[in-house]
Amino acid sequence: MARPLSEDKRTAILEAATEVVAVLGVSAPTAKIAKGAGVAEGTLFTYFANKDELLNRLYLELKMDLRDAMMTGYPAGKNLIDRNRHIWNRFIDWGSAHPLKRRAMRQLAVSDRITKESKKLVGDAFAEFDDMMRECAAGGAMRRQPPSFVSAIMSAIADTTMDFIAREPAQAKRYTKAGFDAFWNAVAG
Amino acid sequence: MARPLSEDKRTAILEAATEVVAVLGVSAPTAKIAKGAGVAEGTLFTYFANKDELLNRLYLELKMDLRDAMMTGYPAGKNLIDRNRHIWNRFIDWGSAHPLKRRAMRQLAVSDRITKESKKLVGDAFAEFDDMMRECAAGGAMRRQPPSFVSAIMSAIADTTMDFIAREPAQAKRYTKAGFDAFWNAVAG
DNA sequence: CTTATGATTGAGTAAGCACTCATTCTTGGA
DNA sequence: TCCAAGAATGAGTGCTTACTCAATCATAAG
Repeated sequence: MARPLSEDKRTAILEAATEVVAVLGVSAPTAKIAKGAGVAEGTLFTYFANKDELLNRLYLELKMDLRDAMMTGYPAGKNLIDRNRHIWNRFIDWGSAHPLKRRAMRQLAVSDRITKESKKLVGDAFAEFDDMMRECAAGGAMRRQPPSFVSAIMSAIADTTMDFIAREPAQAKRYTKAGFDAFWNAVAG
Repeated sequence: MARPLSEDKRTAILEAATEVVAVLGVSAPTAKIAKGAGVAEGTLFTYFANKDELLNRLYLELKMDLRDAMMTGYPAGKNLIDRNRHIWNRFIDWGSAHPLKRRAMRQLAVSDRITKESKKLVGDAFAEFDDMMRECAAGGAMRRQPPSFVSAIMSAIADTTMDFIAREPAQAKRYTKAGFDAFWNAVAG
């Protein structure tokens, strides 16, 4: 009966937040986010109750975006190393293609404004990767460690790899391969 | 001819800053840091020209503290893997023993307030580790990667290991060993 | 077309921030 | 003992911030 909320505005706000948070950190002013999204400052607060809710939503959206990117084209039928290589390549490609998303995600991850609930939701969404890691580690040195430890190590090595690719884009191919080898040796070796 | 600056106050400010930054991030108010150090707010600014200088100094002190911890008792005469295990164990022990220092360091590392100069100073101070990594990687899959990449991977795996130890202190021994194995397989394997 | 609903706006508000500065101590040297 | 230099203090200052709200405008239902 009244003007409906616009999904476009909502995503515009989240996209603007990605950029501003990537550059200025979580202390980025809501005024700049609103301006970046092309809406008035008050509008931001009709889509998100407060800044914390916006940051938590953004964190979730970014993580889900990454998750989807990692899963598109997943070669379910192939063998273990090929499936892992696929996940790895998608991960690295996503980070290289979206440096601002990655920066924003990092800022959010270390801030104290992301709730335990948000982190749990993300953990659940990535649970299937833990299963894959269990399989990877089954015969290697990580045999007796929890899968979450193994996948955290994968993330850590991937993050490092993306940092180096960001600094030396010309070496992207080489670092992508070297990072995967490091991961594979660490986990399955 | 006047009251001298007190080294005790300077370190008290840095220690208070460690705690407050660890908990509140780099946006921690100088008022709280001063209060934690037991000095007036104005005093903080006679020891550090402004907040950015304080944060950069803190970053340097924390990194040097870590560096010293990693090097104490270094077994220069022993073989490669034992020397690396020593470094690794010292690294993990330092992180486990000083969770606030680690948290503060992380907050500072991802903030945009640490200058390129500070990061370069740290890089230089850790240069000897890169030499060690060159040696480690000489025969492994990382043979053709820059030593800084190898040592960044070590840092990343160590960080992950410390995160898990912080969550499950009872498993510290197991994670410390598993983390080292992962690193050694990744780099030298 | 009319109208009730509620989305949109941006100036306004109160709180919080880094940093200042007049004043009050402490100190080492004469 | 006395004094000049300058460290220590904390209320004050100007700026930034998250969030509000009265007014305006766009929409869907009748």
